[in-house]
Amino acid sequence: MKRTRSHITSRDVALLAGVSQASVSRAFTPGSSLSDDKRERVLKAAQQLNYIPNSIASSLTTARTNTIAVIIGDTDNPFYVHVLRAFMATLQARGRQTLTFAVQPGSSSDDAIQQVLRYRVDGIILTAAELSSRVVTLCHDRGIPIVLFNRYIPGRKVPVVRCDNIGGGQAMADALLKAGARTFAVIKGDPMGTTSQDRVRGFNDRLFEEGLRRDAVYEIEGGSTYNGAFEAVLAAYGTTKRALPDAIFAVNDIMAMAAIDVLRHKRELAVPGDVMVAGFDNIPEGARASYDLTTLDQPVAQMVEEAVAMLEKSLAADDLDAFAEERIVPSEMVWRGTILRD
Amino acid sequence: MKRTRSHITSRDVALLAGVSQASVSRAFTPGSSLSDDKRERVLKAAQQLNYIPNSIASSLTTARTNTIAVIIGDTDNPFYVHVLRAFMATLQARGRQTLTFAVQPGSSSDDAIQQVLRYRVDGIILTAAELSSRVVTLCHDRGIPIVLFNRYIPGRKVPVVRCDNIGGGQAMADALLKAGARTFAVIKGDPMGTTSQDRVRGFNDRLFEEGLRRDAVYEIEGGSTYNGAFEAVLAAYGTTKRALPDAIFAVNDIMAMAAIDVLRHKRELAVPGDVMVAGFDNIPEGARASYDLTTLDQPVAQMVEEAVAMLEKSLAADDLDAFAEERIVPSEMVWRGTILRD
DNA sequence: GTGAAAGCGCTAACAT
DNA sequence: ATGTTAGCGCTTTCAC
Repeated sequence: MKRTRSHITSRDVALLAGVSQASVSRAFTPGSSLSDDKRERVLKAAQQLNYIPNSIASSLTTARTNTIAVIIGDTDNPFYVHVLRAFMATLQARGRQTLTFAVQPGSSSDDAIQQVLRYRVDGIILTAAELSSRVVTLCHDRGIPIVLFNRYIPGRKVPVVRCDNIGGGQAMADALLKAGARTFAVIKGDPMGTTSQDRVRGFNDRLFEEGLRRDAVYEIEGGSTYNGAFEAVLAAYGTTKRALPDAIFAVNDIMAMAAIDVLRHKRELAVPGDVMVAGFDNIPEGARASYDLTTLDQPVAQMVEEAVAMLEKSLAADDLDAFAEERIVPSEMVWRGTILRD
Repeated sequence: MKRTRSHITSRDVALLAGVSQASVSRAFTPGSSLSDDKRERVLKAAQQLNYIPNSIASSLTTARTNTIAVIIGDTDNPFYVHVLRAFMATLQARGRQTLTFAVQPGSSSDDAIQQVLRYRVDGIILTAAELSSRVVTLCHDRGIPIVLFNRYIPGRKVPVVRCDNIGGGQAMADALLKAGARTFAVIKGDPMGTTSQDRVRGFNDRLFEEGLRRDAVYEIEGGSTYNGAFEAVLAAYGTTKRALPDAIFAVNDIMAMAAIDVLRHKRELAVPGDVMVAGFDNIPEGARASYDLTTLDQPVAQMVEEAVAMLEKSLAADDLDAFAEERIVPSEMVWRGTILRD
């Protein structure tokens, strides 16, 4: 079948239905005034011609695309994949399109935003990716609201939904201390990411507050990925050279799972018997029987819901900066089998 | 800062650069004839004004959006999440935008396609979701190429890239037979999906060819998800009521992992000592030490690459049906630790 | 090589 | 309630 270059337009439908082109437009616009009789005739004609409104043309006049860009950095971390899925579902349920951008870890989101701006998306959601303050200004100048998810730009007022990472780190320190641990390893994630930094900070600070010596905590660079953490933990504890800590805290679940795999399968150690392990995020994968990971839950559904609500609010507003609120959601301990409990 | 309703347009740039609006357009169109002198002046003015071309307007005239819709059904299966990631990366690398659609499992993609058509995407990639033949026609009539990934519509000629699922099923039957298994369970996925059907068919047919009795294979509905398979396997083998098979073949890795978890952690059985387990897909999660799953590899990167290439070819062509080719990629055994081997 | 002018398909005043 | 009209910001002839 040859490709038909002439698409059916509202004009064709108008002609067939015997109404003006504007009436066709109205027939497809909920809430516009059009007699039921005419609306029906138009819809019938449209059906007959297989007419589908061209939202590109519509966007040109209305200056709204009904599309939200979701920019995601770390697709190697299942947590952010779950987050992406949640955003897609939530946005779709609200009748919006999702333009997805994956930015390479390490590289900044700035180029992606540039791309996104061409497409005149109505709003931007940014998760797990770097972003310069300059770009936020660029978006704001264009009236495009942007909501950060689990990221923030220190010293700038941008709408943000994030987990209480510092508080979470502290809670985990308390939990591990109570479980009897006195020596620790902490597996860090992206060195530039505020998320990892804050979790480590909360964890360490609480430990030192409780009187632990600085050398009671050994820090490992896990790179936020399973493989990165696996190699790093293997390098640190793959042999008996370095003394094992009582507990390992990984700033995300996927790295905690890597640590467990190294301990159990490379060293034949028992978790939590020989070493306790804890993560952060509460991804479904960590809940499975093979890991049964004790962790801190980030309420993804709620956070995503709030981020979208925040975006919608900005969308409706005239003054973007009025909504530069920061929503910090607490995390909650999920006790499972990788920490001893009496 | 107040939202500026008046965006910078090519007209503004033209004014500042002292050229015609058309020249601004040309300056941003590679390969168009414009003197270097003028192009430079335009670019400088554009920079100065923070001008970003409006691709909505451009799309209206060119009838191309440079956007590809990726429709994904089963986001519960990590395999398809990896596939989605691969598509996003590949498309982005080719300078295209990705409009992502997740359709609820069970519901048809038809509504999603309808949505997508409004946005005048240049092409559609469909993975792991139902699709009616009618809709394919709808797309073709509009000149929008569609490539199916690991799906096909029996009796219709649509461009498709898929794995040799029947052959894979056969190979797995051979492998398990050679490993000494004589009684089996097979965990099936989406009952309506050709992927699951074909894998089961290949597996069973080979078994029966080799003289096994029909009751040597016990079929379990796993619903394609971890949780679905976990519950189903628990129901079937959670107690000692039903005799264990020598081997379990799950039509995808995520269900195989669920089976392993039930066997090891609910029944304290050894895999592969007591029961062998095998999957299909070769997702990274299955390779980890906790599972070390023997499986069949689907070359995702290659398949995605080919699917996009196929789409690009259709995009460039006038006659869509000329490219209704079917690319069937073989899968390959990945021997790991959940099948006995001598 | 470059500008003027005519749309692309729709929405939003503005009339009636 | 409904038709007419004027754009939205670009690309693309068509002259020059």
